[in-house]
Amino acid sequence: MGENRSRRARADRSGPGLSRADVVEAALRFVDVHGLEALSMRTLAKEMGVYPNALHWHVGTKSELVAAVAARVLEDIVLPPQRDMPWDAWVAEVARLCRRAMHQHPNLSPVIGSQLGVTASSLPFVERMVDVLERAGFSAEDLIHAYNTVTGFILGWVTLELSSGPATEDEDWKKGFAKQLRSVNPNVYPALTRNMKLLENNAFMTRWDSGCERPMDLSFEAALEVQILGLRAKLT
Amino acid sequence: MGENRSRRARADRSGPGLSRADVVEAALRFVDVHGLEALSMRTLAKEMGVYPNALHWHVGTKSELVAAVAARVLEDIVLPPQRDMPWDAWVAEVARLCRRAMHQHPNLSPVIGSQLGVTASSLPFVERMVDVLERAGFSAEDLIHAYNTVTGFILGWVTLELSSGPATEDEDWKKGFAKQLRSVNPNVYPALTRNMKLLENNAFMTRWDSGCERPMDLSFEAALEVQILGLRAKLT
DNA sequence: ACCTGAACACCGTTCAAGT
DNA sequence: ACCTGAACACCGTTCAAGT
Repeated sequence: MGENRSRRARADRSGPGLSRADVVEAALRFVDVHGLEALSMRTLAKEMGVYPNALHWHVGTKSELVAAVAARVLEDIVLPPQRDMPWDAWVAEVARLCRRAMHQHPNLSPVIGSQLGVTASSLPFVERMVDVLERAGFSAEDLIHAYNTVTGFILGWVTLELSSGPATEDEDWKKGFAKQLRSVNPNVYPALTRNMKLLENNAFMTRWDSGCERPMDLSFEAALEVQILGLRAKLT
Repeated sequence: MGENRSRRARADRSGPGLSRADVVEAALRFVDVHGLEALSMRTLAKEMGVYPNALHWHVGTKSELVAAVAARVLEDIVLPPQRDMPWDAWVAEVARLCRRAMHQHPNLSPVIGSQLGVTASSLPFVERMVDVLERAGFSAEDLIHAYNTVTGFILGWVTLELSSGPATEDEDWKKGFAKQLRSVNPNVYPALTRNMKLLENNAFMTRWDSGCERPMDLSFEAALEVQILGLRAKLT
C-alpha cells in the first residue's frame, strides 16, 4: 500500500529544511508517544525545532495533518499477492494485516474509523480487494456490497476494538465500572449474570480495558470467520 | 435502552437551575446543529445563558461531557421484545434500530465509534443481545464471540459509513477526488476501472459524500445478511 | 449545593516581514 | 519557496468568592 517512508533522521540538512512527509512522520510518532489529544501544532513545532507556521505551510490546517497521519498508517501494509491463493484466504490475511497496522498505532484509531471511510490514497487496496471478490464470483451490485461488507467490517470492527473509555486522568472508573457490572440485579439481568465470568472485560460495553491493552484476538478471528462464511453462503 | 429524557424546555425555573441531563441534552442539540468540532464549553455555556463553570460543575471535563452525549444517542433506542421472534430477525431489527439512531446524530459518529466500545449504561442492550444469541444456540466462548461479532459490526460499520472526509472548509476536494479517481491508469487499476461506475461515490474509500448525505442502505442490508448467514453457518 | 467572575496557561491560524 | 516573529481571537480548566 505504497512505499515506505525514508527512515533518515531529520538531523541531516540535505535538501529543503522540511518536507510534508517529515511533518506527517513526526506527527505520527508524536501521537504514538503522547496520544492524539496531546498533539498540537505548537508543541509539534517546538519538538521539531521550528515555528508553528512552518508546519502550516507544509501540511495546511491541523485537521488536514491528522487526516494525512491517519492515511499514513495504512501505507505500512504490503498486500500479499492475490494469485495462487483462494479468495477467502486472501481476504482473511488482508484483514489481519489491516488489524495489525491499526494496533501498531492505537492512538489513531478514532480518526481512522471516522475519517478513512472517505479518502483517497488507498486505491491499491480497493483495486485488489475488488479484484479478489470479483474472482470469487461477485459481480455488479453484489460486488460493491461484498466489498463494503468486508472493508467496513475490518476498519469498523477494529476501530471499536481499540476504542478507549473516557479520557479521564484517574483510572478509578475502571474499578467502579467493574463493581457496578458485577452487582447488577440478577432478576433484571439474568443472561448477563449467567455469563458474567465470560463477559467481564471481554465483550464490547462490558470491558474496561481497551483493545490496546487487551487485544480481542479470538473474537476478531471468530468475527472474521463469520464474514467469510456469510459471503460464501451468498455466493451459492 | 433507558427512559426518554424529559422534553421540557430549559426555560421553566422549577427545581435547580441546571441539571446534568440538561447540559448533556443541550450539548447533543448543539452538536447536531453546529458539529462536534464547534462544541466548546464556553460557547455552549453562552448559549445556555450561564458561565462555563456551571457546566464543569455538572458534567466535569469536556471529554466526559462528550462521552455522556455519545452514550445518550443510544438511549433513544427502544429494543423490540425478543420473545415470539426468531433470533436472526431480532438481531437484524436491532441492527437497523442502532443504525437509525446513529444516523439521527451523524456528527457524533466519530466519538461513538471510538469511545462506546468501552462504556457502561448500555447493559440492557447487552443483556438482551446475549439472551437472544444464547437462545439461538451459542454458548460459552462462542457466545461472547457471536456477541462481539454483531455488536462490533453494527457500531463499527455504521461509524465508518458516517465517517466524513477532511474537515476542510471548501468542498473542492470532492471534485478533485472524483477527477483523480476517474483518471487512474487502467493498466495498474484494471478491476477498479472495470467497476468504476459502480464504485464511484458508492464504496468505502472511493466515495466523496459521507453516509450522512448518501446513506449506504443497500450495502448495510447486504452486510447485515452476511452476519446472519455467517452466524447461522457457525451454529451447525 | 450551585454558580459568578476573573484569571492562567494554553491553542489554531493569519499576516507582515525576512531570506 | 520557505520560514521567522508577532499578533488575534479563541480555548479548557482552576480558584476564590458569593449565595
